[in-house]
Amino acid sequence: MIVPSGIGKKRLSLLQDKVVLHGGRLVSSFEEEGRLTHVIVDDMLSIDGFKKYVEDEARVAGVPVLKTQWLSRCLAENAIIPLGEHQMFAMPKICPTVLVGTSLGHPHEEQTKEISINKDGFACAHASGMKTDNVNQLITEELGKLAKIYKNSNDHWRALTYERAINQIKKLPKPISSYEEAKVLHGIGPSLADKIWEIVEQGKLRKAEKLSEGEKVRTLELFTSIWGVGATTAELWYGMGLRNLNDVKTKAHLTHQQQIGLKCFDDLLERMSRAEAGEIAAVIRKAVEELCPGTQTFACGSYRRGKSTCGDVDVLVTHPDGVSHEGLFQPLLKKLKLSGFLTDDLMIQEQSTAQQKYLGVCKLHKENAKYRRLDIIVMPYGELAPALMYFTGSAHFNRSMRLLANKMGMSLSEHGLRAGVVRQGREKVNDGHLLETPTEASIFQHLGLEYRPPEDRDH
DNA sequence: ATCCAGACGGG
DNA sequence: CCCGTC
DNA sequence: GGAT
Ligand SMILES: O=c1ccn([C@H]2C[C@H](O)[C@@H](COP(=O)(O)OP(=O)(O)OP(=O)(O)O)O2)c(=O)[nH]1
Ligand SMILES: [Mg+2]
Repeated sequence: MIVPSGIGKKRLSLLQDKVVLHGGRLVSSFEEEGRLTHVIVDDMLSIDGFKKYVEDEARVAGVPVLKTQWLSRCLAENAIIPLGEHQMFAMPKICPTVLVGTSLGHPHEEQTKEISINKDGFACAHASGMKTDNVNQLITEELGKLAKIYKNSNDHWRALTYERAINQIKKLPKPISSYEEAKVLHGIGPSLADKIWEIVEQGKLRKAEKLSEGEKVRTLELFTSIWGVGATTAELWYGMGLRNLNDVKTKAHLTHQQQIGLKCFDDLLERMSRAEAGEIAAVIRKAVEELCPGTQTFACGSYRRGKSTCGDVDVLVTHPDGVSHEGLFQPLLKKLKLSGFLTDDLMIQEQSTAQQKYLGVCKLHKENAKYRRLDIIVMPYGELAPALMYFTGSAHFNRSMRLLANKMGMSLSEHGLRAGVVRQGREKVNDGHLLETPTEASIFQHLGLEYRPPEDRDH
């Protein structure tokens, strides 16, 4: 008998199917007396909840009550394995107080005053897993498919959950082999554990397979891979009956960005080698140096995190004297365009605003060079550290760190770290005051985190 | 029930 | 303002 | 979807 309380609907039916498949017999009511051999319950089911379900304890007298983990393992090994530690409660006994908990040793160095925030739930508090040893690649790939599908259809919170779960799984040193192992992880609930379980058992996700075949999903995927087209526009176009790039070119109203996106469509789908990213950054550095000696440039993004391929090149420009960065942008862009290096603009700073950002497309002067995305930001020297933090990422690392800052009554952006921020819900009521952040390390310090080099911020 | 990062440019 | 992007 |  499987007690359904706390076991997801889907997981329950999967377990039931499996039991039958393996020659087991499901008992669904207490009427079939004397034929009950094992009772399966969710790990978190309390003794009271259990008693309530069976109504009369005598009905299950002497029958072992086991965690779902026991059933999972029996099914995996195709044998009745020893009950041992899988026993939930031998019927006349009492319920163990806590079965799973976050009782791992907390090497906590919290400030003794104020409410301490447990940073274990924040990705920015942990090194990202090694790029080489993702032992759960199958799981992360399958979940990634669904994450992308949800993102493309504007269900971005669901997509966020999937991405967080994937990052969590990537850090694991050992393969996940059961529902229970997955469910314990922060950010993985019944639904995701369910899916992970299916991947482990079946080697794939039927839901992802089914959805990926659909015309809508495939079309949204195509449209959103155009630079400047997001889920909303893709859905709009799909609703208008557009189905391929030719439809889009001839029937849709295209922004300037989307026109460039289409022009460079194939090239921009690719990532470039780390070496090429270095060459592109060097072109900017040389031009900047010629225009204004002493100006500093940093290649950030995935390049600074040490990745072997880069989706684009992210260059941060600043000047140690604190003022020479002003007015540098226009001449720089002019120079790079004149040389034929910059081929198209995607976004240019409306001058006289704080942020100085350029997004565009460039091409090296080589045979068979491809169009590459290029991002340049010019920042005042006083904002160098927070700007480096921001532009180095990863995006998930930034979001995690900013969330932590938020929870601590602070606010982190590329411009600085502020304390004493007061919020009403999401709305800021008081901006608080700027903290001194001379280095990246100082930002970690303010947030009570151990410093992490760029390579370990790859979440 | 509410939050999930915070900022910028294009249109 | 909404959308898309970093 | 998940955590609080
Ligand atoms: O939503 C985002 C996207 C980016 N960034 C920051 C972190 C990121 O590292 C940097 C550069 O963005 P990019 O999109 O280039 O990411 P990347 O980390 O460089 O990866 P890729 O190799 O795909 O370019 O800007 C954010 O803070 N939030
Ligand atoms: Mg990048």
